[in-house]
Amino acid sequence: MTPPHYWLVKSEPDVFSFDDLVAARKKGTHWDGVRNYAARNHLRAMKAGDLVLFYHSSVIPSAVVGVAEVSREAYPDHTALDASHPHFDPKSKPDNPSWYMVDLRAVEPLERPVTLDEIKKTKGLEQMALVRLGRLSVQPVTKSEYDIVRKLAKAKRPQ
DNA sequence: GCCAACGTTGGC
DNA sequence: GCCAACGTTGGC
Repeated sequence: MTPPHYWLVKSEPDVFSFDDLVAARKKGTHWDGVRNYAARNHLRAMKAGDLVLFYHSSVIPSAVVGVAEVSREAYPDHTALDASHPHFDPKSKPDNPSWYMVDLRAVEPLERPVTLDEIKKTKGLEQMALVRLGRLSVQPVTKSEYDIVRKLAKAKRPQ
């Protein structure tokens, strides 16, 4: 594996927005609650220092709004082990956890949000998991896709 | 709020 | 191990 790798995570800004991550700047946050195996596998593949596109879902317009970095690599998601927690999963055991989380820290907001609509229309981004596998909440992003999104954010809004 | 896509569960 | 039913995500 040749660092850094690039990723994208989704969050509903009503629940946890990029601004919330910025507000927690020093400390960052536990990216907990992921309960999907494909997403879990991506979490476990993250390395400290990997860059993460932060995407706001379920808002209009949904868009990539910022960049975060992995500040701590995957470790067991304790909310899955806590029976009183809404994310509790009885199948996850302390000695063999099913679910993992990483810590994320804000790096910088994008110059402007890059919307899903724009991503769909941009050459080179057609293969993004965001477009092809709509529901995946943690996804790998290629360097070229990452670079294109950063470039879009620096360019003027289309039309 | 609707509904398509798709992951998960459970009956067989 | 198949597949129908069900639940959830997330765009619109």
